[in-house]
Amino acid sequence: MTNSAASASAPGPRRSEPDVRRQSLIHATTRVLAREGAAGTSVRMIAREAQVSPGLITHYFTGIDALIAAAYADIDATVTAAMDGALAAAGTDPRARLDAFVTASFAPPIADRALLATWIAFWSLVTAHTDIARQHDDQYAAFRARLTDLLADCGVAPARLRLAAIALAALVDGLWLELCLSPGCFSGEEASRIARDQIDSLIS
Amino acid sequence: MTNSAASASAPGPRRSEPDVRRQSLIHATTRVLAREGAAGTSVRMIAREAQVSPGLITHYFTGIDALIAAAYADIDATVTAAMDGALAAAGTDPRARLDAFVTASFAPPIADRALLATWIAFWSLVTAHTDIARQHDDQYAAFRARLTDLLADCGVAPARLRLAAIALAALVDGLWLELCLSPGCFSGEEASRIARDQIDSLIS
DNA sequence: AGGCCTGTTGCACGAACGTACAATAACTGG
DNA sequence: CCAGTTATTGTACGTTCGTGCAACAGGCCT
Repeated sequence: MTNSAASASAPGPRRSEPDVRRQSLIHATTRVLAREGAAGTSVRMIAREAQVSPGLITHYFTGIDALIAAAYADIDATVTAAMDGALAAAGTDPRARLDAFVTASFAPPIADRALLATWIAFWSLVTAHTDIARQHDDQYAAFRARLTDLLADCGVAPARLRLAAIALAALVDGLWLELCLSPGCFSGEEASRIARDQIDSLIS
Repeated sequence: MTNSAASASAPGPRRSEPDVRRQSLIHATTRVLAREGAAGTSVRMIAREAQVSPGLITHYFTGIDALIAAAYADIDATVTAAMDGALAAAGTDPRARLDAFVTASFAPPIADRALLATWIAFWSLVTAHTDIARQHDDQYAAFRARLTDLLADCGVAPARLRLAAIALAALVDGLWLELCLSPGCFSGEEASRIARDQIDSLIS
């Protein structure tokens, strides 16, 4: 990390590498979304959070919708990276890999309120913008494709593979959603157990 | 229905029963949310959709957040009513009632884009408003309680009942969400089949 | 050291926002 | 038929929105 925003106490404007600044704007967006919700998220709010001028956002993104889409893509990359890490740590046993997948889904950094807020803000754009809708379709298809591979390795019959992946994706998504939305209802461990039970019945 | 909005061609303002007008404002809200998305939904837009003056919304609701919350409660009532109808038509066999429940979840009027848009708009308020968060908790608890009863009638052991209800609720929610967001990915019939398969493994 | 490049600021602009409020018009009861 | 009630309108206000743009300033190269 080249420059730390908090460590610099200089009053004047600080120049950053374009990629670094761009990333800091994306992270500021997810923070504002988590704190204020989608309704309270604006260019000015994000700029204040990132401690930059509002005009800078226009300089990096064509509009606030593009910024939210970038934040969504960034979070998707974070989730994917966390998944890869969990799978790598799980070794080579197919069933262990599948268990690691669902366990990681209900633990930090994936089960996180800030992620959910960004997700919801993105969903709220799907209805109006067709390009956003396609981005969602693509990313969700990638999510299901990953599940399909894991299930195939566990010996699920090809004929049942498609619906099995849809089922597991829906269960994980539904559990993840409620876990973030109503944290007091059930725990991440309980969610993992539910998902593992369903996997048992899917691969039998 | 006392007065039909479409049949009257009179240019002047038309007075309505308060309850009727209130309901028409709520329905206009869901229509705008479905068409424009949460970002494009404003007091003026809703008023134009309902063919009334913007000031009237303030007269019936304390603010636009209250209106969205009312729209969410209204949709929840619609869903509950559709569920009751499906359950009544299913007869008394416990398993048939459970099947009717999931089948109804993935067919009109429940599997509907307008419902999803309202749902998402409501979710986007959960983060910022604690009273909205409690309304969500209450309504989702009622949803799970209904599932708990249906599962108990099917002979699910009391010890497993709580997690079974959470699991089925999450699966139905996840399937319903993706069915509305990406209609081309899988069909309502496939979603029903997935849910029935999971019920099979839950009650065994 | 000085000049170019560009990241960055700060503001200005028009539009749209949510809400308040007095005036108006449509029903109701006498 | 008239007065009272209230649903409804229309508008005005202050705020905030997203964006465009000219000026400023920090970093690199020669």
